[in-house]
Amino acid sequence: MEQLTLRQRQAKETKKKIQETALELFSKKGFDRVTVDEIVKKSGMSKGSFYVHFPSKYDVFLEKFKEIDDFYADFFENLPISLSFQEKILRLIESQMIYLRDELGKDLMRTVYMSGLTQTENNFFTNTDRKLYKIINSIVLKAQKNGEITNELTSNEVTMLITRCMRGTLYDWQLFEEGYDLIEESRKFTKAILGGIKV
Amino acid sequence: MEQLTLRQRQAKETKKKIQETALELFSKKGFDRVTVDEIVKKSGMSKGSFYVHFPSKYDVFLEKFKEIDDFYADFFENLPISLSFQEKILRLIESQMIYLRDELGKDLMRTVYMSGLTQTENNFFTNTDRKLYKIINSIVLKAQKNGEITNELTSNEVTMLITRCMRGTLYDWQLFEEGYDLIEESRKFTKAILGGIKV
DNA sequence: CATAGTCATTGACTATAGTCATTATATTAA
DNA sequence: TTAATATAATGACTATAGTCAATGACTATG
Repeated sequence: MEQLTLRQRQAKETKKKIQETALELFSKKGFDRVTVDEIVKKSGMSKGSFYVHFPSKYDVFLEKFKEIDDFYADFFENLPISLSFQEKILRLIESQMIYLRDELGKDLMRTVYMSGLTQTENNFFTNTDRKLYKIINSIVLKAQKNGEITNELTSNEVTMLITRCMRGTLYDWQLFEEGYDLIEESRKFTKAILGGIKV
Repeated sequence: MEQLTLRQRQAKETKKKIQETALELFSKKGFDRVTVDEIVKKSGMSKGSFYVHFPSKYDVFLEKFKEIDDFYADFFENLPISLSFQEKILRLIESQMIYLRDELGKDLMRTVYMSGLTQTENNFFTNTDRKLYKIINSIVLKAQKNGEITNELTSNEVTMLITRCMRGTLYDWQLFEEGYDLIEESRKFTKAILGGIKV
């Protein structure tokens, strides 16, 4: 991230313009009702340009999903160290779900879950480096040392179960149109899982 | 299903021919590498015909998925009534996963999960009438009467948690390319959930 | 400051899922 | 048997995501 040349600044500007226009249209009409042609026309750019900056229509949306890492970082910094394992996980999951529901939205999450089924490489889930995974793993490790949860599973296995529990809850959010309370459902599911990994 | 007229028999034949050709091509080349044009050309039918018999390319595949109901019926009939709740659920999930892995295959399951995100109506998941849901619900109800599992959740809630657990496991199967042992992962996840809903 | 090279940009083009008005064929009624 | 009706089949057409060879504006070098 040195000094950018004029060209690089222009390219960055182009990308930004495309993304802003796209996100605006997505939120107004819904992802599926917006075409790439519409995006490039409205943003005054060309289709070729679109695909130089974004590998697919999904990716414009997905890029916004990356912001969630800031949320995680923020959450972890403000997490009281003294809480029990169960309390930490429940808080993490609850605030994450609220964030997903209110900040990112269902439509974006659908594309995230679609891309998980489509692009087998480079989707956000498989990248176990992502902040969420690290945070949960560190909480799990500490809880195992304290003897709060079972040692029959490795910390990675436990972390995987917890994140899988989130994915299941979020997938079902897409599945069941109405009467699905994301926060409530995630709490129920998480509690069940936590009950099963206690010592 | 009375006596079929000639026309109806012909139509049925057309549909069958299209589906057989499609399934053969899917299994040879993979769902994404087969085009509808290719299917109709090889089966000697027309594109219009394809869409008369199947609402979308997914649905050819999805129709095969319905066979799973026979598997469930079969399983339930042969389930010893004397087993514990935990044992019943573990057996159900294990044999289901083996069936999905070996009989239906990963590629078909991917389209099932895709269609769950795409078509919000009439996908197999939301139809809680499906046999799986009924079977689990009846097992849960009995276990709640016996006092084997908690009464803090309704039988519908418990059933939902258990099926969600399956969906989470199957979604992750798509997500993590290699080194993901579907049977083993489903057992771990199920055990954790079951541990959490015990009395 | 001229010139070669780089790389962002372009839009016509391709690939493919899905549509629909038309045609062909079987069924029913007379 | 013939005419009217119903429905299965057709394939040219549309919509839209994604490609790629050509263009020319910027950059680095002498």
